[in-house]
Amino acid sequence: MNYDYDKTDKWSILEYSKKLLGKTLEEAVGKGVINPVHGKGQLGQLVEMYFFGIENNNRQEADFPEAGLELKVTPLKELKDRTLAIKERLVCTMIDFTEDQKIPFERSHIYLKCAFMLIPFYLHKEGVPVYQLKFIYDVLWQIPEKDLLIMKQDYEKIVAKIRAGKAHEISEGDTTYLGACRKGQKGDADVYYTLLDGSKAEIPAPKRAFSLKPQYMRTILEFAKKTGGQGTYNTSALVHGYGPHLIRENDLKKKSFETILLERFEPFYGTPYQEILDLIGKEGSKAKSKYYLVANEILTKGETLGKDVLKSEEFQKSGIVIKTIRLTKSGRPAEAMSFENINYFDILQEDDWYESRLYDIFTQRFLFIVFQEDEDGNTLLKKAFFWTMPAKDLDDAVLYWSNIKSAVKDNHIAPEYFYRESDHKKFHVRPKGKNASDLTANPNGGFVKKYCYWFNHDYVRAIVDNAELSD
DNA sequence: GCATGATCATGC
DNA sequence: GCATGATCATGC
Repeated sequence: MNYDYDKTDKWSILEYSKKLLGKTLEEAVGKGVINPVHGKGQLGQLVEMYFFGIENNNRQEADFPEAGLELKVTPLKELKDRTLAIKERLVCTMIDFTEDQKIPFERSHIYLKCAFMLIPFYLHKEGVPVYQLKFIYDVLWQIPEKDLLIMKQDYEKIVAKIRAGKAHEISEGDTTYLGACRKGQKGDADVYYTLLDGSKAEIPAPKRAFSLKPQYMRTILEFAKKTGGQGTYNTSALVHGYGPHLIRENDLKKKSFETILLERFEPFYGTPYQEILDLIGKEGSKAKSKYYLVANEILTKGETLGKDVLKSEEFQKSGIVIKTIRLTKSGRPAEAMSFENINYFDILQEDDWYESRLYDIFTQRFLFIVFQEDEDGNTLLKKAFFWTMPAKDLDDAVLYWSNIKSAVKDNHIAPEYFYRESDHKKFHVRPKGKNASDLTANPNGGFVKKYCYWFNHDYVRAIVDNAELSD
């Protein structure tokens, strides 16, 4: 094979890489070229070796060091409606708990490697050798300055936990764009690490890697789709192409992402719902989600963003989930908290908790907006805070997930087989449908009611109480 | 007061 | 027509 590109020039590498588009690796390099022994490896390594002619190495530097470009071969999956979606987070580089805490973001491996990435997207199919999977899009992505500001804050948050000897408490929900995901083989022992003062951390932590969160990857995929997969990058298009902005780049230089958003709620603390509407000059809604809608308005500073803050650039890229909590006079949540419906087909396919849908839902980053009813029947905005599920609760969530999985497998899709709220196990399962006759297909045949994931009242209360304490 | 099953307005 | 972000209605 003739490796016809200039290894010092990103644009040349991009042009060359487009030869992969619409083909499998085997088709691109010629049938029979790929050594079947190597064929068991990762597609990324095979592309490096056979398509680019680069020897594999384990150095923590970019794949094309002279061009400052990292190659990230990335899988897509096909949804039921045939659209292509991100299959998983993009794993960038392993976290070295001992060493990384000494390095500022600007000199970190993650920054030096991933500031410029060449991302060929391919369509994953179960059971097909990786070199027979087809490349669909090809993008050269430079992480925009504004995103780097947020990633720097993310990096510092992760590193701060390591420095405090709390690497075992790191969660993907801690951060906005850059995540610290679990990475390792099943059964890997937790690792010990050394703190800055030379002492050993008391509690070892599971191996983790820096990654770009699935939601962030989704926006790169959207960009790929928009440009027809004929990948190129354009920073201003990236910054302006994703809907309205919630935050100015300059503000991020002074304050954290969280602080900026939370400060928008503070002026309304203690203010009744109706008065908030008057202040921001909006009409109320009859929807059950009216408090959620008003929270959106506050977050967007009453600007005409459309109704949904989730359309803003930062929320698209971060995947932060806004949830409202309404407390009664006594301080108990008026309702338990519901999540999406259980996909009975998908959960049966899930073998690994860390790759399950529920894990993704529960490790999301939440922005909770708390309202409370007063003596006069008004509902006042009480406070807003960010939250992510602590590791110890995720340990309970595994059991919840297993229970649901086996109930579905045994064709026991009914409340008596699921966690009930009266079991007091933090989570439960309850119906969520249009009405009682709103059914969905049962993997075991026929149709069943729709059920969804819930947090118990008591669990929601504990979250709110905890947030009060940390003030 | 609480748990449980049922259901609603909205946006796309 | 369906997913989303929820609240309503009922019985103990």
